[in-house]
Amino acid sequence: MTIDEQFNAIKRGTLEIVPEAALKEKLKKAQDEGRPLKIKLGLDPTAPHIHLGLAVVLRKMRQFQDFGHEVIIIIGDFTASIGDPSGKSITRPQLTEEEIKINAKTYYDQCCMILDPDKTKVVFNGQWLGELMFADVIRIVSKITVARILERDDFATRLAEGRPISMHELLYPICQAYDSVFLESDVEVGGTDQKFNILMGRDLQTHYGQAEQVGLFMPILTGLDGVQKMSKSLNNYVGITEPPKDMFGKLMSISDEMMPTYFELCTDVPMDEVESIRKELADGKLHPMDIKKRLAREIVAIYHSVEAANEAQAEFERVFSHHEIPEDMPELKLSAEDIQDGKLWIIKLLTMAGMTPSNSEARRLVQQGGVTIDGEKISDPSANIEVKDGQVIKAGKLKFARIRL
RNA sequence: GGGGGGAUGCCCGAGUGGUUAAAGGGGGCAGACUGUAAAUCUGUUAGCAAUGCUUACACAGGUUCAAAUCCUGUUCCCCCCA
Repeated sequence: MTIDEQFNAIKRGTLEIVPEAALKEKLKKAQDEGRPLKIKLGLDPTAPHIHLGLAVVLRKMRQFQDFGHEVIIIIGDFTASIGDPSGKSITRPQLTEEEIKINAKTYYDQCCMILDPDKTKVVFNGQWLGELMFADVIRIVSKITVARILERDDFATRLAEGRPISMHELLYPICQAYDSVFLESDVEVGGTDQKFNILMGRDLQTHYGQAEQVGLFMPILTGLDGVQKMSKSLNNYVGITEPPKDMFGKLMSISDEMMPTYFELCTDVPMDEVESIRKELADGKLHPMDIKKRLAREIVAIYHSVEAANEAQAEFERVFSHHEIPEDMPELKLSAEDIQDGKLWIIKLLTMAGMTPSNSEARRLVQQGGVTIDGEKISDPSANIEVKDGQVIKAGKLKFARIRL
């Protein structure tokens, strides 16, 4: 592959490369000198389940690896004790050392589903940030002005709205920037929410006489709700370790408008094909549902297999298109003492099956007509159900359970 | 160091002694409609075998027949002056 071809492949899906010319030069220089570029990614070890949003960034890193470069993942164990204020309006809770270790391990395992483990180095920024003396910190911090830090939108907004900003939060971007200095990174990849931090790395590297890293910004993937960014806490995510069936189902629930974006950022479908899909969707030549199934299959195949993707689709069609019951579902084992005269209160049944978190919730669900047993609607919250082995309870659209005696 | 303002349910936010499990909005959930879409409409959104009971308006006490609402102390936050 020529440098231009590499560059264009890398450019796919990116929102911005700062600056583009520098990336091309670095790629060329690396090739000429036979020296891999250091591609840096900082991970905040708070949420140990990687979802498609983060996968967008990781997949970009993987591309660099395929071109022979080295990925360095920084587990921000030190910075996690600060809590990155990026896009957050509140200060994050602090993690214990133990939690960070466990999360980092989980992160690494999951990253390897996307990255090439042989070209991936994992480091903890506590290794160097934790070693700094206060005098060192002062020296680093003195290179950055308050005005420069306050340029950051998040800080500016909070300041203007009278919400609190702690001193240690102001130090966060500088810590991240110092990571780049310490590692002498060539490229830092991140979501657009990382823009300030990554550009700060460029600033600081200059102060240390280093070549500035290139900032490569990926869009923030919108979550399943179609509004907010994909995140675990908003429960609008697809985890890369989720079973094929769940992945498929979740992906089918995205809105039509998001499909092209998902194709671009989450699959390897060539861009000209994505473009033609976009066009044909707009012209009404393609049925959105068929394309969405294709999208779901493509993504499931990346994290599982083509066969698993096909099975997931078959299951989806069985349950939702033909309204049949799923092939397998959780089972609820009932013992003799749970049952009186062969009967069990519907509310108890739902809560025991873990389908509702409380009896009150179960009561509501029944009253709203969301519960069926073997296809028969139960709408009386005081109903006693004659339980039989193999009965299927359905609560809401998605939850099924089979009774076992 | 001085002065002022604030903390309400998942989130935002109204409420300044008694029909307040707490208006309104957002989000979630369910139902209708569908393509499990999206949009829209309707209902619902503390717990409890339940025409009632228990818990709940930062935390701990107090006043009162009655407190989110009044008083005292504590914690946290914001603004202004220095």
